[in-house]
Amino acid sequence: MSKGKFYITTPIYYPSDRLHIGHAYCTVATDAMARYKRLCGYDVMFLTGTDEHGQKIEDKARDAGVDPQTFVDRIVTGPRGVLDLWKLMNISNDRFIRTTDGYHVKAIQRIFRRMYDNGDIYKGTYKGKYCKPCESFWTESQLKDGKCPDCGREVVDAEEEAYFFRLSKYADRVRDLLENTDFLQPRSRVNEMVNNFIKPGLEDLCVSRTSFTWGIPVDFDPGHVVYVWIDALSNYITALGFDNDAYDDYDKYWPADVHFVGKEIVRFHSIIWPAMLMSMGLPLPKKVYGHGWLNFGGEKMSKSRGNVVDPYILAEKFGVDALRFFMLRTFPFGSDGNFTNELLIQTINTDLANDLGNLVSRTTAMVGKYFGGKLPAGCGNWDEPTQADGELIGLASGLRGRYEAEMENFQFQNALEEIFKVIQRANKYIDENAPWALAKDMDANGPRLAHVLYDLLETTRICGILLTPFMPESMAKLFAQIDAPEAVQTWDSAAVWGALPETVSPKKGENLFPRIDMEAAIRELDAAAEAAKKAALPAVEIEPLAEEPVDFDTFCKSDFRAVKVKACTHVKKSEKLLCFTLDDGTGTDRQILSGIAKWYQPEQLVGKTLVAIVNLPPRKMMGLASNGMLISAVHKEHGEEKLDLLMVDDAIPAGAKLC
RNA sequence: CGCGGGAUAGAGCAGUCUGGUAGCUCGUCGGGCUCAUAACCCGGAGGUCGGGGGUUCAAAUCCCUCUCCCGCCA
Repeated sequence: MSKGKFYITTPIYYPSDRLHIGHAYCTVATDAMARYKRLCGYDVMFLTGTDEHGQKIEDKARDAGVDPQTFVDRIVTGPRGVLDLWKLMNISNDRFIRTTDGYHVKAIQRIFRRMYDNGDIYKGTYKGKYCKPCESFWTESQLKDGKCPDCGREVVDAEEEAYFFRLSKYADRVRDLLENTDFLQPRSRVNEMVNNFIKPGLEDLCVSRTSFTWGIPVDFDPGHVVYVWIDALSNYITALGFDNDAYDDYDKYWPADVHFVGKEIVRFHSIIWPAMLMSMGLPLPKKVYGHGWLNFGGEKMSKSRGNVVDPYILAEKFGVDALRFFMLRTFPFGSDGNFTNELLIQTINTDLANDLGNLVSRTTAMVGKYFGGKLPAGCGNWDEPTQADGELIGLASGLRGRYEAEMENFQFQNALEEIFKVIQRANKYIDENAPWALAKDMDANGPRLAHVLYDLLETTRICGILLTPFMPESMAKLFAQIDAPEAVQTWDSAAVWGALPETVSPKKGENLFPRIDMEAAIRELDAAAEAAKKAALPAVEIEPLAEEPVDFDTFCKSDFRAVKVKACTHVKKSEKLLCFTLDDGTGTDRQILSGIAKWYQPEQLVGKTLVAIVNLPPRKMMGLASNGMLISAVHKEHGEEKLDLLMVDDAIPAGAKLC
């Protein structure tokens, strides 16, 4: 029965922060592929997980005041964490690996020792420049303007004892693999790898660190922890039970049929990973596919730009299936895509609501309206097919083949395009046959009308099957509405026209994909983005301390006094200014204007004891004289200015000098 | 000369590998229909495929060159 095994993986994501739409994109693509292969009859193993070690997480945990394990646990298993996100997105992974899992840790230690024992890992000294945020070592020549060539930030000198992997030894074999096989796809990424990394010469790779501790210890050399690559890349085999007892299906599933990875980590999957496997004498994965990135509004998504798209918000707002569909329908998988909210909503409205949802809706409604919800026997056969019949049936019957060809090349966009061509043809078919006209004379046209509706149901059934990997929940609803039994929801039946029993009882149900009000939705999303941006700003932000010293004499010239508020009023026509009448102890009232109306009501300040500098030159504002300045404490909260007047004990007499 | 990607109708994109009537979605204009989620169907307008040069009977597609944009991501 089974066509064999299919092992597919996502990268393991780095849980130093919440995941964004880019991670969801890769995972949804992998999920669609896994579901597609299951549908075809493969025994699928779909693995995803998290890469939880490294300095960055160690640092972030320290900043958060927790130990690293607690920190990653929060992001991975906590509310709205990684696991929750995949649950929400309906990800059908068979296994989830965390590099902090005990079995993985032990396996990595064994793998490290294997490579040490066979001479491919050796101890040396690492001298170089280290970029902390990137966790990258660079040679002097790699630096750009003396800074990290990746992120442009400062690097520091670093030298330490470290273990190295003899990557150089495998350079020729890896180059051959890239250039002369279809191991790395899309093909355009091959030149990138060869030109950038192999031609300049592959250097041995530093695979242990002593400068931080949050990692897997090298068991035969305390003080060293395994540095990211061996730890992270090996997940693809440790999760199958390689060098550990937690699982036992390495022999069954390895080598992987494809690793889906983002283009930023193609290098590691197409050079380092094969070299590691070569070193261990293990089979190589069949393919690595480097997909593109989702940009937002034409720019790369980044925390600092504040344009990171949260998949949680979108999925909750528009539906998981709509979001899954959009990502794979709109962007060619191998290239970068430009995500915009407008495009998302437009795609949902056009494809899902207008074309597909509406097709199901009008078809099922007509079966109800004209035949009381049940088509007559014989509706599947038609002796004299019209040209329209032939076109629709031909298109729908051949759909599975065209779809399969695209799916096998990971061209989700094209596979979906094929489906929607058929859906559009079906909508046209309704127009051509004008069922409402046929229904006017049921005696004469009843059989013909029944046939037309049957053809439409058949078309939606076939499209529904092929859309299931992309939108599992919605297609289940679709099958319920057209009353398709499970036996005709299969891959095999997708290639058979007429599989749907004639006697089904379709029922018009809820709209599968409600239309979205573009303007209102955009407004809400913008507001949500604004709020998120604000929340992402530091809770409390203070002005940096002044670097320039002030000499003591200058400071002493400033005359600060305790003053008591005798009266306080709004300055007419001014939004900001309050006018204070103050007792400064001299017996003569002092008037000071202060731009703090935003934070205080005048009446609440009367009687308070404040602090003012009284020997500033007088200044006129809004026509009123201000003789000095009231002292306030200022800071920012979530980007918003906050101000508190300095108030001192009321027991302090007016005019008391501050020094 | 660092590397890579891109420049195609008002907008967003496909087509470029494997030269041969320039296509899709949205928008726009006009028409049709009323089963349906103000949805669906048909038709029109709108492009010298970034500029220049070359190869060819023929170039968006191959070659050279220039300009501009984007990215270089643990």
